[in-house]
Amino acid sequence: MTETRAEQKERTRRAILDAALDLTEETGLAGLSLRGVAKRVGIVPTAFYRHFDSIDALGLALVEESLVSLRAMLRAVRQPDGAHSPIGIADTSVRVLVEHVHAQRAHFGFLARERAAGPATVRDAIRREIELCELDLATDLARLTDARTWSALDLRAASGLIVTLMVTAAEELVTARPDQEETIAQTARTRLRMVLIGALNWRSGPPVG
Amino acid sequence: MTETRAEQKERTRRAILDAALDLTEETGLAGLSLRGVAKRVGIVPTAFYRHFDSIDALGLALVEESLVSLRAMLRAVRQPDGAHSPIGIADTSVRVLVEHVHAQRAHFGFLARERAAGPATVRDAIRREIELCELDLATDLARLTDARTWSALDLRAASGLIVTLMVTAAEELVTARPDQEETIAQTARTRLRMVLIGALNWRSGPPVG
DNA sequence: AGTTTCGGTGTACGCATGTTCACCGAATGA
DNA sequence: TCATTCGGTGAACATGCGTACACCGAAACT
Repeated sequence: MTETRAEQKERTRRAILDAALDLTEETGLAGLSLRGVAKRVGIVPTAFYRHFDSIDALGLALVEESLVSLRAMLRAVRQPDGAHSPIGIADTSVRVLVEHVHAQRAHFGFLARERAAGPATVRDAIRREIELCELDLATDLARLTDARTWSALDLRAASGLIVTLMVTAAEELVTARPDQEETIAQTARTRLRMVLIGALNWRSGPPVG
Repeated sequence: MTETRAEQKERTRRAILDAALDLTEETGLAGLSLRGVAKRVGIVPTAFYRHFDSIDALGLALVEESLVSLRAMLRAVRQPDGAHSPIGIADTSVRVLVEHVHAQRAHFGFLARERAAGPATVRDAIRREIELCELDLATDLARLTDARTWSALDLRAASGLIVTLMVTAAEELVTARPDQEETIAQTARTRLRMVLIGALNWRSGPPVG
């Protein structure tokens, strides 16, 4: 015997999750059908219940493992690694983003779709996670800026701007063909640099009005 | 008689479209059900066919009238009106955006959701419209910038950044409670100013590395 | 006044959905 | 070797779906 029963079971469970992620791409989480994933996996519909209690439980599992991928990326982005100039941090952040989205494309695609159009509870869970990221970034920025020219609202505006930029880059990456990845990364780097230049000159550069 | 038959018919048609926009908020366009719409409107399911050929025709109508609202807003944003400084243009652009999203909240909510998670054809139609907007903005920017320091890719990066910022503001507006509108508008203005400052100092300001 | 138009009704059909139940057969443990 | 566990099977259910059809009654037209 080359495969124990537990391994086989785990393989089927994984196949169900992958099939569901795949199908969700076209129908959304709400339109996911038990019979559809069963057919795709190659099992009879009822066999599904050997792995999940219900269709909702499947959805919950998808949300959870996608959020795990998201958190893993955020952790990696915040990992300091040598270069410490703003531009250096920006470039490595974009690189880490691209790598993670590439490696877990299905998860990030799922998050992008359900963030905007998923069931209310899912939508809120994803948005909460991203908002936490904005808050973290705002506190990071607070340490790097002058409190006399940076109000709390300014900090929130800047961190939200950067996070939005990153989320957009991720959405573009999951939508695009592989050969467009480099262009998207390049564009994201340029955007991030523009925003950083704007932030560094915030109320300290020449008048712009 | 206080209401002609044609008026009554138009009223029912409008009620169907409004009910559909409402229901779509929770289920997405793909999850829209004829019977659900009929129940909400207060007619029997089959009466629906006096107004639309099929459920798909309803979806098409929703997409079309939402895109009309989007184009109306874009036209209004590009309407020159007095103040011509970058900051002035930015502020009035945000104001126009807020007004239009407020007046057609259902349409912009629909566009935000279906852009990310709708059927492929709908998704593509909405994205094409937004990309056209980016291209227009890029040509506008081209006239305002120095070709020696601004490459074509830089122009695309900047216009995409601004459009993303506006789309995000619109998404926040349709999600938020009415009393949060002013805060969101304020934040959007700040973000737009930051980006403009970044753009104005692009490769002409002090070194930032 | 008589006829036509037409928005709304009620019934019916075929199909897909989530979930349940009793059952089978092979891997597992004693 | 025998008993048990358990992933997968097939039939059945109630429900919801989109759509077609014949029909009704009042507004609209002649």
